[in-house]
Formats: sequence, C-alpha cells, structure tokens
Amino acid sequence: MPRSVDVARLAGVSQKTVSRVFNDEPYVSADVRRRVLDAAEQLGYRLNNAARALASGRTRSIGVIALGTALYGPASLLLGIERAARDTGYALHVVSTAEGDPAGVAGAVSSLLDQGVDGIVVSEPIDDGPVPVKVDVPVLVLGAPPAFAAPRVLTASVNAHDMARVATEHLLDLGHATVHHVAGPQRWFAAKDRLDGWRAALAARDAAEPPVFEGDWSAGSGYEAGRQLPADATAVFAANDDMAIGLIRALTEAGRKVPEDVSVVGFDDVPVAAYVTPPLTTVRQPFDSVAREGLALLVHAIEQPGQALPVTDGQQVDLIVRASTAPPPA
Amino acid sequence: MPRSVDVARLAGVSQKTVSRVFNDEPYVSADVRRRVLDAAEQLGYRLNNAARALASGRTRSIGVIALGTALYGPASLLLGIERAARDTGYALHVVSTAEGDPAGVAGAVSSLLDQGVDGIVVSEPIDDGPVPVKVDVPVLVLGAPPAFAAPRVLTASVNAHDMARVATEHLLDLGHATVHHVAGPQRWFAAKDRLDGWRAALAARDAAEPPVFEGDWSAGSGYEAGRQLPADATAVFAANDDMAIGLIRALTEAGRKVPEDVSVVGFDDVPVAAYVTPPLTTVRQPFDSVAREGLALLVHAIEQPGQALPVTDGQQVDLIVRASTAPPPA
DNA sequence: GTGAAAGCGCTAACAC
DNA sequence: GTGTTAGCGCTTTCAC
Repeated sequence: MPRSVDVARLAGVSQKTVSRVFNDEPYVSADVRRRVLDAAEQLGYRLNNAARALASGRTRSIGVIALGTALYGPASLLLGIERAARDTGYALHVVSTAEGDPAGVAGAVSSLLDQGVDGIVVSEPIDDGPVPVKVDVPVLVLGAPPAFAAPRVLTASVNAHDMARVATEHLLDLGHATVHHVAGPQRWFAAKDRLDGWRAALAARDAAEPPVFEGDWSAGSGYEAGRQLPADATAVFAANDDMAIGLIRALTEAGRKVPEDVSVVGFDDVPVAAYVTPPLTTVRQPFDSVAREGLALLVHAIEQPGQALPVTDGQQVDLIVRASTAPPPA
Repeated sequence: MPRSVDVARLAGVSQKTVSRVFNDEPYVSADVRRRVLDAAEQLGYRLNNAARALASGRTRSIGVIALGTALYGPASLLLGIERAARDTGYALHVVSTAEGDPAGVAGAVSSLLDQGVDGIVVSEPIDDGPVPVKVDVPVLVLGAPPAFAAPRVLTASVNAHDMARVATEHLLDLGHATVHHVAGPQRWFAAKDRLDGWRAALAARDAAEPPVFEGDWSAGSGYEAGRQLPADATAVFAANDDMAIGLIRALTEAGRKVPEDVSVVGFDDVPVAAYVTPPLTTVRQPFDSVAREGLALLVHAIEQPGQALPVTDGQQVDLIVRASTAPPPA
C-alpha cells in the first residue's frame, strides 16, 4: 500500500503537503494540489484511517446501538441514521442488542467505545434501568428522555405523544364515545409515549378510559387483543400497524366488521398498510427527519464541545386516513 | 485516557506484557494476568483500536453494503450479519446504497476501504454492472453469483431457486394447471433466482408458462398485478409477501375469493403474514444461517488467506402452509 | 505557502 | 514467561 510519503516523493513535495491536500486545509497552491492529487491517483493512494485516528485522537465515526429486530420502525430509524451519518461525513459502526439481553446496552456501549467511536446513538431505547458504563463521548438518545448518566446526553424524538393524541382524536371526532388502546410493551419509551398521548386525548374530551391491553408489537399480540376486546368497543387505537393488523384479523374472525362495527387506527404506516383489508388508517413516523436532527446535534456536540446546542423544532403529525375508520354504528 | 504503559507501571510489568494480556496471548502467568487486569480496571483502561490497527495492519472490522430500504428481507439480512459479525469478534461498519444511486456500490466500497475494513459484505446485490474499484480485501456477496472483480470474492446465498420451486410445486400439487408469477425487479439477483425456480418447477411438470408480471417488491405493485391477473388464473406465486398482500387486496376488491377462486403463495414469511386475510402461505428465508455461513467464509478468507475455503451445505426449504392456498375451483 | 521533527499507543520480532 | 527495540502512517507544532 502506498503511503503519503510515496505520494509526496512522486509529486515533489513534502509529506505534510500531501496531508494538507487530503484534509482540505488552506494554504496549498492550486498547482501543488493538482500535482499531489495526480500522484495519489497514479499510485492508488488512500489515507490510512488508523494512522490518522491515532495521530488526531478522533476517528470520525459514530456508533449506533440498534434493536435486534427487523420491525419496520426500528429498521427505518436505523436507515435514517445511516443516511444522516453519511451526509455529515461520519462513518457508522452498528451494534445490536436483543431485548432482554443480559449484557444489553451497557455491553453495546462498551464495545463501541472499544472501537473508538466519537459519539454514540442509542436508537429506540428500552427502559432497562441505568447503564453502568463510563462514557466519555456524547450520546444521542433517539426517542426517549435522557436515560443514562453520561457527561453529554442529547435527545431527539418523534413526537409520539402528539401523534398518538391526533390518532385518538380522529376516532373521537368520528363520534366514538371512547377509544380503546392496544399498547406496546411499556418497557419501550416509544410505547409509553403513545399510551400517554392516547390518555391525554381521552382526558381532554372527558371520555372514559377503558383498560389497556399491552401487546408486544407483534401481529399475534394484536390478534390476542382483538379476541379480548369488549363487545361494546367501537374504536381502537393500536400502538403499531402490525398489532392493528392482528387485531383486525381477530375481529374479522369473530364476525365484527371493520370499520362498520369497530374502527381501528394503527401507527407507523408500514408499506402494506394501504393494502390490507380494509386499508389501514394510521400515522406516519418521520424517521428521516428525526435521525437528521439528532445527528446534527450529535455532530455539533462532538465538534464544538461546550457550545450551546442548536434548538430543533418538532415535526408535524401525519395522519393518514384510509378505510379502517368510520363513525360508530348507530 | 490511560495508556498501556500506565497500566504496566501500576502493575509492575512491562508494557508488552499488558499487550499480551489484552490480546489473550499465551505465556503470561495467571498471577501477572490478574495484576494487569486489576490495574487496568482501576485506571479504566481501554485498548486503543487506532494504535492497534496501525501497528498490526488489521482493523478487525468488516464493512457491509446494505440496501437503503426497510423491506423485511434486507433488514433481516442486515441484522443477521450484525449478529454473525459480533459472534466472530469483528466490528461492523455499515454503508447503504439507494437503488439507482449513481455512486452506487463502487462508492460504498470505496468509502469502506477508506475506513480500513478487513473485509466487505455486499448484501442483496443488484445487477448494476461491474464495480470499477480496486479491492484488495476479501468480498462476500450475499445472494448472488460473484458480480465483481476482486481478487477474493466469496458467495453465500439463500437457496432462493429451490424455495421458489417448492412454492410453485405446492400449488401444482394442489391440482392447479399452472401457476402465475408476480416477480420482483429483475435487476435484483434475488428476484431472478425466484423467477428461475418458478420456471423450473413449471417445466418439470410440463405446465404452461404464463407471462410474468414484474413488480417492484411493493404491495402497490402486487395490487397492480392483481388487477391485471387473467380471469382464468387460479394460482399465483408472488416473489415476496408484500406483493402477495397487494395482490390479494386487488383480487378481493374484484370479488375473486382467496383461496376459493385463486390461490396465492408469498415469499419471506413477514411477521404479519399469519394475520392478514386470509393468512398467507409462504416460504421463510433462513437469513440468520446464511449470514452466519457467509461470515464464517469471509473471516476465514481474512485470517487464512490462500487456504481453501470450507464448504457449506445448502439450507432446507421452509414452506409454511396457511389459508391462502387450496385446490382450484371445480 | 511550505517543510522538518516529534510523537500518537500500540504490535512485531527477537532477545533474555 | 517476560522485556527491549523499532516502527506502523499519519497529525501536530513550529520554523521558515
């Protein structure tokens, strides 16, 4: 592998000048810059990242702790983070944690620190208690209040609370006396937020708050919820689309028509939501913009430590009305 | 940040001995090992990866080129790769490419090489023509024949051909005269394999081969296929579950009952497959085992270059029969 | 605008 | 079993 000295020799300049060119530093004449780039091209030179990291103390990479699940939400968020990271010029290290993993987030953080990342993103965190690792880089927690003790913890989140409120209000607006809720696992902050938003919407309208069914995000748990849904229920807000689909399946089997007898709203807008029977009313999560905002914060914290963080504004809520919701039966 | 010399000083040994302990090298007495680990613990010492990489010439990391989509298949594969990489002790760098991205795979490879990975995994490749980058590390292509020119290219794949064949045979076995196919985009090797398997199954039974509808993996394209499905068709094999779901939606709207009038088989076994109406017959992809086998090959190629590669055996096919398939109408 | 020297924190090769 | 000596290929600092 060619080194920067080789390029320097061929271009007839010092090694430091090669370094200047490859780091886009000022004070290099256009002529020299050209000669260096030509020489590099000719030799097939690439900057050695390990050497650069060792000398500079920074790796220009960030680590993501993802959930080990192909669920639409977490997978979309991960992709959003990758795109956003690429745009900021940072490389991305990914580690996943399974739910209930004993090593868990602490182990994941530790392995990322071993890899020498400049910052860490915790995607879709679960409330697993405090994280007992000393972290000396900024941490961005996506979708939850600061859940662990590090010197610099940042947060960005989809406004799940408002999204859930809007979904619930949509059903109340249609004339339903109240709205039932099939919640996600309450150890997930994302699930808690949705439940809170639903609760807030009911309270604001003085609607009775029916008991909550807590699912596990799977269509199977939604199905189970559907089998247990009280006979007088006319509207349900499910905390994700998969559970909504399972719920509808159970209702269909029981001879209860959606939306004539029972209206259902989901959450996520998964790609098939428009094509299930009936097409699902749902709210779409703005994964990309959350990832982008969050990473901007993180990069800022990495590159301008100590400085105040830029403020970001919340996203608008995207309610997508399809055929699974209607006024209650007469 | 403490360095290994600091640990050495505290433990009363040489710096090299600290290195030995942290690399699990032999020839360190149990007593010395303990002292070193205690000292490291006390100082909060972590091995510096950049220095290690610079000195050893290896980063112990591999890069993945993932597709920029939250589709169930690609997302599952990515997670499988992450788990497998973790098990082998390699860190994972992820880059995604959007379909039709001009920089494309070449740009992704280049950025991973800049990051200094020891090997590269190309997940779910698309036939985008040759990749014009000089690659000097082993490359594992998951799910396709060697599509690019690098000194060491390996392949591992789900046996999509056989899986498609089994799916098609299931329908023929039920008595259908032939089976229609809603294919995936043919630039994807994965889509091509499924089409070939379907074609092979028909040929083996001397069944007529109806024209193929080429979708784009989305439920919407499956819906479109459903609208165009000939009136005499009684069985369809869709190249993924989302398209199958869209297809069923279109048939339902047209008053054609599934499975009474038309049988449908999907591909993937997405989590909601069992809960759509009707529950979908499909084949499950063994993402985890493919990722595991592939990474074993890659790590072998990294660590024992030149040696023959271990042979891996294909996976069995997992046909999951649910309610979307039945004998043809009388 | 450009260059020389020092050193980032490890591993490799070899001596003891 | 353990220690010594050289780098790995850059960035940093400072001189010109």
